[in-house]
Amino acid sequence: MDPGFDRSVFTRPTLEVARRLIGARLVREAAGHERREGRIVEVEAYIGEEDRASHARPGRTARNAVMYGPPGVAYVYLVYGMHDCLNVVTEPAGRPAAILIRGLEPIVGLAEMRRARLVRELSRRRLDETGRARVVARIARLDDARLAAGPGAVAAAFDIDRRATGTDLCDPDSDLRLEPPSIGDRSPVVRTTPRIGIAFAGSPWTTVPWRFVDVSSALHADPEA
DNA sequence: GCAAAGATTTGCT
DNA sequence: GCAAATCTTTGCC
Repeated sequence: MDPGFDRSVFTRPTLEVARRLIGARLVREAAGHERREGRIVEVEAYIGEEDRASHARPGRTARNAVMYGPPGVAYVYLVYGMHDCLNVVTEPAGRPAAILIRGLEPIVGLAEMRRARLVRELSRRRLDETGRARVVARIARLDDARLAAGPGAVAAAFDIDRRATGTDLCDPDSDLRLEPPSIGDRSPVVRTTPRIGIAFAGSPWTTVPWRFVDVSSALHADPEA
């Protein structure tokens, strides 16, 4: 049996948890699918109702309720009407906070990830034969390292959607879960930056360095990372 | 009840 | 480098 992720970690301050998640593994074992495993290389923290970039900013609602619950649980939302995004709830119950998983380095089940990306892309859009062929070609060409680059791509590659909200990511029996880094994994080189796509939030939320990146990963080999 | 905007990705200008 | 695709959630009338 796999070890599972120590739940007590998630009650720690969210910024500390975010740093510790870099290098951890996300594991997917869905019935009828090849096992998928990725190394977390990019995350963002969203902390409290005071964080104007967080989904908790309006206070407790039907959508964000799970952020107020126990830590170590999945919160998955739909953004821009099309992309699902996976978060891990943090902080003790009652205080709404979560960490958005923005990027994975694919480790196991790359063919399954590529297939999942293709299936989701084809089902999401109405395409004629030419458009369909174009999508098939694009997904086939996609670099292995980019199969789970970006929060929408993480969810697509791992077959995650809003139904996964509430999943206990610390349970070793969960078909979607977190695991600590494997023995022999390289140590991540963590750099912080401001968060992405939250210009609407205003000061100081647009500039707080709450994005955590492993700059030694292939995903972030580019200077832009 | 309706209007507006969003924790993104892709493709084309 | 910009805009489209797409639909849920929230805020206001």
